[in-house]
Amino acid sequence: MSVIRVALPLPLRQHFDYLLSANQQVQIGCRLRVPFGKRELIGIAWQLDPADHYPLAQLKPVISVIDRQPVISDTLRQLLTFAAEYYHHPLGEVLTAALPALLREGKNLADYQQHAWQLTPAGAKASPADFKRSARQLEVWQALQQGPVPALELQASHPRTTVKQLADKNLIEQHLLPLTPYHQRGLKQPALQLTADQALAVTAINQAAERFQSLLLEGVTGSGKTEVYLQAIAPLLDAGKQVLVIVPEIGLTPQTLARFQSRFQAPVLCWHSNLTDTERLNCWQQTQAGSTAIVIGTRSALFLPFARLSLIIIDEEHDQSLKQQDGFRYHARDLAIKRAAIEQCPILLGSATPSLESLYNCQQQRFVHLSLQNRAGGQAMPRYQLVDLKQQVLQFGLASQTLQYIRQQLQQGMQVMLFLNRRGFAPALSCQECGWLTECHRCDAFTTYHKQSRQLVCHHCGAIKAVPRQCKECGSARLAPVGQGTEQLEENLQQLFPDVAITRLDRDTTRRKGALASALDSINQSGPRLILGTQMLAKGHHFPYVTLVVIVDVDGALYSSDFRAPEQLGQLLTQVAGRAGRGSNPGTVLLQTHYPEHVLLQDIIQNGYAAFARSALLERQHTRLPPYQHLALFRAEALQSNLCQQWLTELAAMAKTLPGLELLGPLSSPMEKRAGKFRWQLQLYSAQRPQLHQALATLLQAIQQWPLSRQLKWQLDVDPIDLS
DNA sequence: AGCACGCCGACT
DNA sequence: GTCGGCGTGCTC
Repeated sequence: MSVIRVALPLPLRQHFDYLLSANQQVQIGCRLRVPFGKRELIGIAWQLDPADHYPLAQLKPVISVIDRQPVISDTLRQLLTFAAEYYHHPLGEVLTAALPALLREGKNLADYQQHAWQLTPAGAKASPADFKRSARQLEVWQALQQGPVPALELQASHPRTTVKQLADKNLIEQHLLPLTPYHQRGLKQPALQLTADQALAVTAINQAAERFQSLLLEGVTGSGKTEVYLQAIAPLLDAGKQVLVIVPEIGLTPQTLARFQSRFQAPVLCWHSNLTDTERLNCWQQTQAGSTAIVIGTRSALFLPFARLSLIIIDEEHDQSLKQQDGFRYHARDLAIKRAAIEQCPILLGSATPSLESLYNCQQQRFVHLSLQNRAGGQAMPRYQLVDLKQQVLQFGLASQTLQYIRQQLQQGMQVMLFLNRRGFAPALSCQECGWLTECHRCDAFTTYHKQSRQLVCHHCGAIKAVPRQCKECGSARLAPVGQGTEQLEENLQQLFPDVAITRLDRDTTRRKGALASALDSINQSGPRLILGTQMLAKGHHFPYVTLVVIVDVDGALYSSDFRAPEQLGQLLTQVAGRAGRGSNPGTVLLQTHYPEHVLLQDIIQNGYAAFARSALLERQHTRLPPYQHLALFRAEALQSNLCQQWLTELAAMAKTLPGLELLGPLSSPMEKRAGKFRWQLQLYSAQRPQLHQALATLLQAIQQWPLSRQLKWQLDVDPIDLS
């Protein structure tokens, strides 16, 4: 008889101990089925015979051991333990983030072994002429000419229906794929010629092999970061090693995925939230077996069980979506660095606009700094130009100077991109008589008018209402939109340029599956075109014919209370600007503003992001903000505002007694009421990470004792990015 | 988180 | 008389 400490999928900051009989062989990291109250749970064997175990007499026996081999390796267990401690989050929930659903449910791994497609004898006899009617079927058939292809890999590059059609014709069939390390070596497509900067970067990355080293690749947009990734990876694959590539949102970067798949012979899998449970488990198994060489995935790919991980790449490392915004609030970049340290492999962070945290780490010599200063094709960087909106007569929110530029570019057959970070037709409807504005009942916000769907939508809680016929205050029927969103801008542009094709890219136009891809396709056709959209435009895409970018309204970001706002504005402007002038024409970026003299704008446009970021970092140092101090944030949410305040006041009182903390708050969140709940926060700053960590542990201990804690929703966010 | 217990209000 | 609301407590 021995005692086994088990990690269970519960939101509790504690372990549970069970009895293990002598005939129950178990390795740490295996799944166990255990009794828990009236229920049965699947947990992970975490520690054998803990010294401080629960009284023996009160232990229940383990029901059964599910795995013979651990599903959580030693290195992964170290990572998860670290994550739970660092983010002060219940281990069980950390574990839930790290395990595919089918494993959490206790499914048997052997039942989900991956299949591969191969040609049937009939398929082998077929000839290209048999596929005259279907180019897609021909592609699949050709892909299988060299031999079997794993089902996942085939489905990643070919539509599932095509595969099914061939199977129905009995030309291809599936067989069980043994899980063995991949054997493919070499390139499918030759590597590109590197610039001197790129070659230096590749060398530096390769020199860091087989030991822990963080490298920051700061490369201006269009400088060819992806080619650096590809060439840094190549020798690793020839040695049979594995590489993890983390990207912010996989749906936005189909080209990146395609480039990896078409470069290497070795298999490339992707990992994201749209996979089915079975696809996930297959990917997980192939990662564990080493039968995939590269995984390109979103943040949770970080927890995949790589057998031979030799490099981690974080693309767009500044991107906010690398931080999980609910539940277990981890930052994929930061945990990936920890993973690299545990696995003793290098990690490469890439961005045109690195986070201040990463730049700070370079200054501290913790990261190696690599830079690509020139665009790979030798194109000039786009020029910024401020358009002063003061005392201007605007036409649909556009200055005459702006319109002139747009017209000029269109006449030359080029494309123009307009960035407006506000979807919908107008941010509100207003009564012309009394000034009343349509607002959300559940949030401190106005409701956005969507003309096409004839709705008022709250962009904060999702509530949808019909458009009122008259004012709720005075009964007037004279309601008119105020302000401008992308939907309206599209309509206006159509009026101004009736003969020009317009593509609008925002959440509303790309909701439909495949809509984004087809919009991107049409943008990639040459010919005059207006492209307008939100945030989406800033991420990843190449727009080869865009020579002019108009930022319709930069002012919103200039006077924000969030200390990260300048950094984010700098990143956004630079990323959006990077979409211009990738072809043979240099680009121009027009910034429409009422504050052309604003230091922030001047700094970004005159000095560029790199210099701007360094002065922003200096500012952080003077104001003692992250990364110069560490920050943790407690949030409280309740139906009554005063409950939040009371709870946070108590928390603040206790925090004041702890050493090395500076408090800010309790403060109401930037939007106090949201979705019917009131939200408040308390910010804790500390110069020493260990002191902050200790304080959080003490506070959490106390919080769990307070009766008041049960009457509201609270959460802790370590290293928060979003202060709302 | 689930699930039970427990104590008060409107219903077949 | 019950059904069921959600406050409180517990799970090795």
